[in-house]
Amino acid sequence: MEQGFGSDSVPPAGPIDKSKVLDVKPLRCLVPVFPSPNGMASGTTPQPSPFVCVPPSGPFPPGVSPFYPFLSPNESGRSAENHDGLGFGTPISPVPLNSFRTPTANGDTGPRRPGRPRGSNGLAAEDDDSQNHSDQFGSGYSVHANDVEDTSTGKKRGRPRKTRLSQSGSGSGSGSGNPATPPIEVDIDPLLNQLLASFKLVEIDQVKKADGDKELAGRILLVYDLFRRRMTQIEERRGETPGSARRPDLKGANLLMTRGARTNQTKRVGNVPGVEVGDIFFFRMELCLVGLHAPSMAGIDYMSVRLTGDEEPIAVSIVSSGGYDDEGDDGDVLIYTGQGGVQRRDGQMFDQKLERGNLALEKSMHRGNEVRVIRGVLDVQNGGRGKIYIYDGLYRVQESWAEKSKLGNCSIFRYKLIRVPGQPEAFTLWKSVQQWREGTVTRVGVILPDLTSGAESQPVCLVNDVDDEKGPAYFTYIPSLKYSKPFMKSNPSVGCQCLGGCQPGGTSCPCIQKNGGYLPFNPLGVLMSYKTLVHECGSACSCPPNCRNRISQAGPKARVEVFKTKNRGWGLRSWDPIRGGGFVCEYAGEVIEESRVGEFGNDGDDDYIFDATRMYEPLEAVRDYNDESKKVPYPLVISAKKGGNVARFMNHSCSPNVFWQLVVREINNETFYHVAFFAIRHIPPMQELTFDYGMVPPDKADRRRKKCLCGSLNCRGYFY
DNA sequence: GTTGATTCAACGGA
DNA sequence: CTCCGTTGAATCAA
Repeated sequence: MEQGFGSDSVPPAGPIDKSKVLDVKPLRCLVPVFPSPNGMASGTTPQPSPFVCVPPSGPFPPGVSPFYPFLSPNESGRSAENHDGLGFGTPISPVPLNSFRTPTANGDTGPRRPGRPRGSNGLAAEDDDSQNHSDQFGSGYSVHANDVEDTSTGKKRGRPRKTRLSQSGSGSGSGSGNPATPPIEVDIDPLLNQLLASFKLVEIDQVKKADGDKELAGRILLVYDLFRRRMTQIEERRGETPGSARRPDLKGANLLMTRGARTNQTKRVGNVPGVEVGDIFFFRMELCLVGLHAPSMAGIDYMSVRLTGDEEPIAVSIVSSGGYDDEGDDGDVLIYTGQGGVQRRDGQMFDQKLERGNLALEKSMHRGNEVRVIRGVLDVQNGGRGKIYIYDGLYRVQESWAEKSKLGNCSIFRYKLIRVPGQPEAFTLWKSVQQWREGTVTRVGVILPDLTSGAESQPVCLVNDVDDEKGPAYFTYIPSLKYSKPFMKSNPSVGCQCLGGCQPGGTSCPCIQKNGGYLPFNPLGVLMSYKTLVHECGSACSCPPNCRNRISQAGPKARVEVFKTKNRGWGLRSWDPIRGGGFVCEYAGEVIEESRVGEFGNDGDDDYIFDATRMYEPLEAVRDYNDESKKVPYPLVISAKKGGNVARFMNHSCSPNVFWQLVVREINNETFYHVAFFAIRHIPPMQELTFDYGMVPPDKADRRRKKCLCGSLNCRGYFY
């Protein structure tokens, strides 16, 4: 098998003798074992290194026992909140939702999702709104947002709201290339209901709504992101948008908020429970949902406080994102411009007034209270369109003054804010990454500038700023999955003719049809929703390599690096921020035939196994609720011990930030399955990337296992 | 309670 | 690629 990797192999000699540098005991998710009197390490061979690979397969200490939260009905209800920060421990109804309506106008036969018996959608009938939707033709979403709960009366009113995406009735608008697109009416309410129910966000009690925690904030942000992505995908499929902008970001957040799926609603000075310094956001509404910054557009958030009888406003948070001419490149200092002074309509300018946010900042300066600062930066991966918001922690207003604006010569207020010392790095880290990329500063601990030897389109740094270890054990870098033989011959299937790349709304594109009528990815490479199987374009397709339906075959999009962790061997992290659903990499390696799985996974000494047959809860939690096909675990087992890509360095965590998705591609009429990793949530730069290695079935629980060091509150205690 | 004004969005299109 | 116009939603203040 080794020969198969020859062409890609790292040469044993070079400027650096990698065969020596890399010839170190592999340390992937290892247990640090120190000499101990209680004999915990008695079964292991003594090693000169303090770190050795120990499968703690022996008898467990008292109190530690294996548990399978999603297999044991007795246990499953004990405390859903305890499982993991994202509620993946929550059992999910396997019943998917039929949220589609049959085309209502013209009676034409538009694109339909294959494999779906029409007319037998008993599921939709379970929904009380399955009737009387014919009047909902209009422009875009029809939101019937009725009250969720009137807190004063405590009773609910009205029927459940209906929210639809419906194509406008403009029959003339057939300018795009899909004239046959029928009216698509999608009721997204069931989708939202399902999401809210799955993540236990249906009835958030008033206490939690007022003051949250990390676990709740994480669930809310996750549901928002999943819902928003799905709405975007549905929106896209509608084809042309007759009105102009649709705003799934606003609509989605509004729906969550009116249903009470929000937290930290009470304004406060200082940090907000559940949001950590360095956390990133991609929409202003995300800041609202978790109570970090309440206004949907305004830059200054403030509240009234009573000070010796008088009530006065003080600022609690500000967003600095380029709307005004701020100066904040110094890192820990920010010169912030007051609000107002420009007429948004016509751009006319006038003097700013000492009122609202400006007055609040002034008062905050005198009072000396902490002010949260969110810094917005342009999303370079998105071509400068869109912004990323970084929570940069607490600042204090040091001084303020008025000056004349460059444009219009109007009076504006300025506030100098100083960052409170002792907080984790956030915005300055972004600046450091930028300098690494430019090469203007040298990083400490760099062992190799590119461990892939050019095999990937971007270099992958190997760094150790923790100890003296010079690198992981020798392996061959291969960027993709190697099959010794194809898993199956498929019937020749048609490729697409999308010369410019597959585009949403292209009803004639067979690749879109294979994916249930939707393109699975957005232009940024974001997986719009988890699916049992994603069909990417293959060799029979006419689309170019940068087609948006070829995401996982294009290699990592973010610039990742392999680094030495403090206590878990080598790990993987990214210089770039990765948004929720964003593609990370595929799992490269050697496909292990089923008959040989045992020798690798069970008795063998292979720490680099990926096993799709294990049980993975996160996949259920983020799955596509419209995907009605049965989830059939594909028996794909991969070893990356001898050869692999960056994915082999991803550690296990019981609260992971990455999940995997099965992807299929057809090359020369042969079917190949791949495993692609995507971000569960937004991941700030330099945060370790982890996924859940999965649970082995109880009958195979005698596999060797390792003590888990993920450190999450919901840690299972071990992994395989 | 309602309404209007204010506001460092987020798009798509030109 | 930058500019421009359109459509927005939370909150506050009246």
